Amino acid sequence: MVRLTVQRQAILDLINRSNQHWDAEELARCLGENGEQLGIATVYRGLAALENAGLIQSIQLADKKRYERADKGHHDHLVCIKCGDIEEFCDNKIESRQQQVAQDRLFQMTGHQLLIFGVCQSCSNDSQESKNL
Amino acid sequence: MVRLTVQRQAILDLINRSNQHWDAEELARCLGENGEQLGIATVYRGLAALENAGLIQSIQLADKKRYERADKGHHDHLVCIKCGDIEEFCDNKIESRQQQVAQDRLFQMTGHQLLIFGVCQSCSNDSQESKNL
DNA sequence: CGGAGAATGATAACCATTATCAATATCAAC
DNA sequence: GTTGATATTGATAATGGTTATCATTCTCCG
Ligand SMILES: [Mn+2]
Ligand SMILES: [Mn+2]
Ligand SMILES: [Zn+2]
Ligand SMILES: [Zn+2]
Repeated sequence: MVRLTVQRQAILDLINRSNQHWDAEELARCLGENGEQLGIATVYRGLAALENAGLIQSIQLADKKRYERADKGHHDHLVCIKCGDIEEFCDNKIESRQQQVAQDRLFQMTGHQLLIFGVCQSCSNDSQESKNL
Repeated sequence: MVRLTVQRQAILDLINRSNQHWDAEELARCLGENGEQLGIATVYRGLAALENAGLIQSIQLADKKRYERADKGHHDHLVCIKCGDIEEFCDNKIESRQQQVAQDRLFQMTGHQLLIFGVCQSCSNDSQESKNL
């Protein structure tokens, strides 16, 4: 059981009341702007503790870890290589095929992460416009 | 077109003649032990250049990037959380569902990475044995 | 040959994250 | 409420993978 200190509660509340994928820095900055200033180390530790407890979840991007609400349940992500935007999806066929792949190899799956990279709709509209100048 | 210098050729040869997922450090060390000593910055730059040219491919793990032969074509990975071992697989159903997911969202997919985490067969055997002491 | 441009290598810088450690906070038992 | 064991905080140092810098060297082409 996590000790829900005021600091951790502040982190959890902010994440729960938003729909973003936060990194530690952004979270610390946003909390600071709202009068809840906490040390960056505390943010990192709090995030780890909350994730351990299953109260939040995370995705590991190339450069940093990003945290989001856990109440949405598991899903995977589309990451725009132009603007960094992150969209979500969950495909049951993909999920079950993964189970199958692991089972076939006697591999005890504990988790997975699927990232789809590309250009989001709004970014591909933008580049279409600039072509038509 | 990549300039295939002796340093880059050495990197490429080592990767092509093995079946591992190398990180930059391992590669530099192994090359050094075989009389092909090159600066670590050169290794990083060489790997990036070779990957750009499509001569090698990589996977981004949480802590570091790992490189492997490109002639195996695209595939995804099972990563053992006990021993770090990396197994490979390719599932056409998963691949095509990904295309579909992206298409449905008007997301122009350029690539993806699927990592399945868990305990490999040999590690789960090991922990079974230790239970039977 | 001569010179523009690219690559190399030693090393500094970067940046996300973790470790350290003294100061506080928390909680249970008295 | 006081006390003490234990956990958390926060400032800051350290870590580790990777990139930037820059002087030197290589390569290619005219
Ligand atoms: Mn998400
Ligand atoms: Mn592979
Ligand atoms: Zn975008
Ligand atoms: Zn293993």
